[in-house]
Amino acid sequence: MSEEHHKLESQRRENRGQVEAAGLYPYGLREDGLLTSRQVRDLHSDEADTRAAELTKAAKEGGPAGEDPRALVRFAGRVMLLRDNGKLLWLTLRDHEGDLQVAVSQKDCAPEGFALAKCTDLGDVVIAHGRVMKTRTGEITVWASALKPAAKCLVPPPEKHSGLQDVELRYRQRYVDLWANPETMQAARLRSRIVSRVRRFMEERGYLEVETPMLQTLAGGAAARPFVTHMNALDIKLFMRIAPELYLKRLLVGGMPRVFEINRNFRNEGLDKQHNPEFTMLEAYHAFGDVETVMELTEGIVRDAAAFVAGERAAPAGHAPPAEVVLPFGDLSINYSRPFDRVTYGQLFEKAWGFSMRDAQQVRDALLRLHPGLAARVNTMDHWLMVNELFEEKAERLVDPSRPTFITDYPAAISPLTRPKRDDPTLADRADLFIAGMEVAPHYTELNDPDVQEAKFREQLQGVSAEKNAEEQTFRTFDHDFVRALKVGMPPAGGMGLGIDRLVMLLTDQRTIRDVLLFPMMRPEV
RNA sequence: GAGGGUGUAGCUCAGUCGGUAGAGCAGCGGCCUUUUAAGCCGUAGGUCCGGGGUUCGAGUCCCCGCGCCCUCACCA
Repeated sequence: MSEEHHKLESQRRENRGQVEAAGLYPYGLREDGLLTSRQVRDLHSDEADTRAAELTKAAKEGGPAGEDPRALVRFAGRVMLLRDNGKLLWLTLRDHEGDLQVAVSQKDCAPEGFALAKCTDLGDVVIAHGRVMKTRTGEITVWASALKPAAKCLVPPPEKHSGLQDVELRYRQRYVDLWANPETMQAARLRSRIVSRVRRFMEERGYLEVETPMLQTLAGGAAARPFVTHMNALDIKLFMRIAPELYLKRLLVGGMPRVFEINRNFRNEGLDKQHNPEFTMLEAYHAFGDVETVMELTEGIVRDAAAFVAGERAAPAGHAPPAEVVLPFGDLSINYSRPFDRVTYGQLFEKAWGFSMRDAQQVRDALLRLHPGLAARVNTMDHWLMVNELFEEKAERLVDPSRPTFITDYPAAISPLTRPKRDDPTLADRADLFIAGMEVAPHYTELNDPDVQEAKFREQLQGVSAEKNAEEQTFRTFDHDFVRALKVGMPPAGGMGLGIDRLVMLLTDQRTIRDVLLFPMMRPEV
């Protein structure tokens, strides 16, 4: 079974044989009562060290042997550094919280433990039992009375000073990156705690967390290309969901007043710094609310999460928390304490182009100047499509990236699934939150008139068949059950979707989505 | 999709004008009971991403391909 191994691996296999030869099982056994490196550090006491020294001295002079006052601990970690002085070995072990030194001396450690230390390789996981003390040079150290194997590392570890630098290897072998580069572990833990914090924020405001299908017979709720799969038992085509929206709304129909889901969506599209094919979204619906209700919700979530991260950073205890929460993102300093800016789509448009988005003639002329090639089509093109073209060209960029900003009052024509404003049906009750140029969260007053919804579905289908894309036709389907649900009656509601990955990027100053995902999508290895 | 960068030992990286493939760390053999990237002595380690070309000679120059990173575009 064993083929040829790399030389360095073979040597490690031989060392594993030596562990067995010492009568130990290289892959370890259950160990209760383990402390983390931080807990061990906290248990150290200078006073205990002093008393221990006095006891030793007294014992030498023939006095009674007292109980060692220093804490006795069990600690497990991966061997990061190993200094072999012959009869005394120094091991630097690392766990998820940090590094801790362990000393294994021939005199004080059980013989199997000393033998183990002698054949340990960098990267092995070991368990140390011992007293917490401080060395002459002031380093908190576990002076081992026993050392046990927990796992053999057969693979040569990364270079000990620089860690694992190769970006591709870091993503592909996250299991190495996590222990070789402590920042990676920190980032992963911070993400987890941010998500947990967001969850608690929602729950405290009466939102019920639910889980809705990820395998769907129709991939609705957003305009995106889905992943297609097949279910054997029923012999049907299934789609990975692109959004949970239509299911969450069904729950409002059923009478749930406030619901949210934090989970994965799948979109069969390109990869870049802001897009991974599977990504995590918080989607929330608030019955008897509207777009304003959920804008306030998002602002609260983002501010709370930012304050949490800022608090984590201002680690030194005793310092008063800063009056304002300001977090860096690249060159930007983003202030999350101030009320988020608001600007209407129309205002931004006018600021960018110098005329109203309702001025059909000027819109057409400007678009022609921008894209002369469109001359033939410009007379038949929808006015609002042209407006949006111009908007994306110049207006979006006018938003100050360092100020979280809601863009409100989008044209209804480009927001097909949103309820038009009561006082101006050409505008939609929709607002998008932008931070640092990233679209972080859209907000809507949800459509709940079944007849309008049905018409929109139909319109969308026609829009697709009008284009030549036959493939799209196969997954843009009319969701009859959703219309049926609306016929039963869905209360008016506000809904929003917050990109969790992007939120974490912003709060943790990571420029690429891959650095906030533990296992980003990668091309398969050859 | 276009442009730029990059690929050398297990890891991190040098490699000049085209002239025998290098360092540090890790490894291996020794010595060492207070080290801190431990130290000292000795030693081994290469498909220079792949293929083709130019040349007496290619890690280096040229062409094709592949992976990864960055920028832009597209898609949403």
